[in-house]
Amino acid sequence: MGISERKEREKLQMRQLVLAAATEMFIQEGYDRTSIRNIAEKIEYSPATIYLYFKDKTEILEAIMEQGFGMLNQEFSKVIHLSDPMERLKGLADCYLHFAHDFPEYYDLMFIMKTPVENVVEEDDWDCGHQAYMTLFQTVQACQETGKLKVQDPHAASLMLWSILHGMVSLHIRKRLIFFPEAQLDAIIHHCASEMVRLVSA
Amino acid sequence: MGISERKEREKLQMRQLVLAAATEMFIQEGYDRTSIRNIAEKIEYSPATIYLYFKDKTEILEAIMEQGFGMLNQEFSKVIHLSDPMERLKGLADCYLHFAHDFPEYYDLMFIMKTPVENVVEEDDWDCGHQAYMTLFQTVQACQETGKLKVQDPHAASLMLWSILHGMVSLHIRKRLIFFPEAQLDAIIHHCASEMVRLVSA
DNA sequence: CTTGTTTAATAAACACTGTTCAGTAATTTT
DNA sequence: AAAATTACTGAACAGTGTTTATTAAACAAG
Repeated sequence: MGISERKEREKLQMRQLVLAAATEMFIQEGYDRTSIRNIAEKIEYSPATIYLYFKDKTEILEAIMEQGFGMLNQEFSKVIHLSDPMERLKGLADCYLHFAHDFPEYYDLMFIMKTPVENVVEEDDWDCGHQAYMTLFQTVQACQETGKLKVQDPHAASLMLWSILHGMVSLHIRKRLIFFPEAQLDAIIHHCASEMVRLVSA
Repeated sequence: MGISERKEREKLQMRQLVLAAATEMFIQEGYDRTSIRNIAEKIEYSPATIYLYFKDKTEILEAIMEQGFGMLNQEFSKVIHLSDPMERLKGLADCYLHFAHDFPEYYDLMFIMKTPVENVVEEDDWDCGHQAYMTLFQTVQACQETGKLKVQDPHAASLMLWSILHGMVSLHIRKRLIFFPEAQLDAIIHHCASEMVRLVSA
C-alpha cells in the first residue's frame, strides 16, 4: 500500500513548508519578533496546525540551527583541502567571519541566543556543531604536529581562536563596538583575526 | 518650600524601589522571564505605577546595565594602581573574568543581550561602558610604550583582548562549550586568558 | 456503495505579556 | 472650604505560545 508512504511524504513536505517560512521570517525579522501566528498566516494554515509538525517554537529553531551548521560546515569544506595546516587554519577563520557577515541572523541563533531548553542541550543534538568544532580542532592539531604553534594544549589553542572570532563577531552583531569606526570595523576584525593566527604561530 | 524637595526625594526613592526589585528578579530569573506585573506584585503596587517612573521595560534594563558597568569599573579600580603595565593588563583580564563568573546575569544584560532599542545606542548612554573600554585601551597603550607589545595598533590589540575574553565568557554562559569538561572549564578559560596576554607581549 | 475508523485541520479558549488611559483618591495650594 | 495638582490604579487593548474539543476529509472493511 503506497498510501502510507505518500502520507509520510506529505507530512515531511508540510514540515518543510513550515520550516521554510519560519526560516525566512526568523532570518528577516528575528526569532522574537516572529510569532507562530505570523508563520501560520504566511503558509495559510491555522496556528494550531504548526503544532502537529513541531512540538513547540524552539523545535523550529533547533531545525534552523541545524541548517545553519550545515551551511557553516559547507563553508569549511571549501578550505579543508588546503594541505598546509597553517593555511587551512587561516582559511577556516576567514570562512567563519564570512559566514557571520553574510548570515548574522543564523549566527545569532546558532551562537548568541539563549539555548532553547534552559537546562540541557544534549550532545546528540549538537553533532553538527560538534563537527564544526572538530574541523577547527583537527586543523589546530595538524598545525601543532608541524611544530608551528606556540600554545601546547590543542584544546586551549582551539578555544582561543574560536573565542576571539566569536568575541569580535558577537560584540559586533550586538552593537557593542560603537567606539570603533563603523566603516572600518570589518577590516579591523579581519586584521585582528590574521594577527591572532600570526601570534599563535611560531 | 521643602515640600517639593521631599516629593523629589520620594520620587527618587520610588524609582529606587522599582529598580531594586527589578534587579533582583532580572538577576535571579532573567530579563525575559520577569514581567512588569511580577515586579509590581513584588513591591505591592499596580503595574501601571511602574510606568510613572520608567518609560518602558528597557529603561529599567538600561539602569541596571549602568549599575553593572559601575560594578565592573569598581573591579577594575582594584588593579589600575599596579605600576607595571603588563601586570595591570593581566589584572584587568582577571577582573573581567571574575566579574563574568560572579555576575553572569549582569554580564548577559551588559554584553550579550539584544540592545534595548534596536536601532541605536547613543554613545552618551554608554559612557560607563566607554569608561571600561578606555581603561583597557589606556593600559594597552601603556604596554605599547614600553615596547612590550607585538601588535602595533592599540585599538586592534584592545579589541583582540576584549574579544577573546568576551568570546570565552559568552560561549560559556550561553552553553556552547559543552565539548569541554565542565569541571575544568573555568581553569581552561583562565589559562587561555593568561596565554593570550603572554602571546601579545614580546 | 455504505458503513466505521483513522487522520488532518481548525476555532476557540487559556494564561500570559507590555503598555495605555480614563477615572479615583489623596495631597497640596489658594 | 474649594480648587488644583499629584499619585495611583482597574480595566482594557493588542499581542504572545500553547492546548483542546470539534469538525471535515480521507481511508478501510463489509
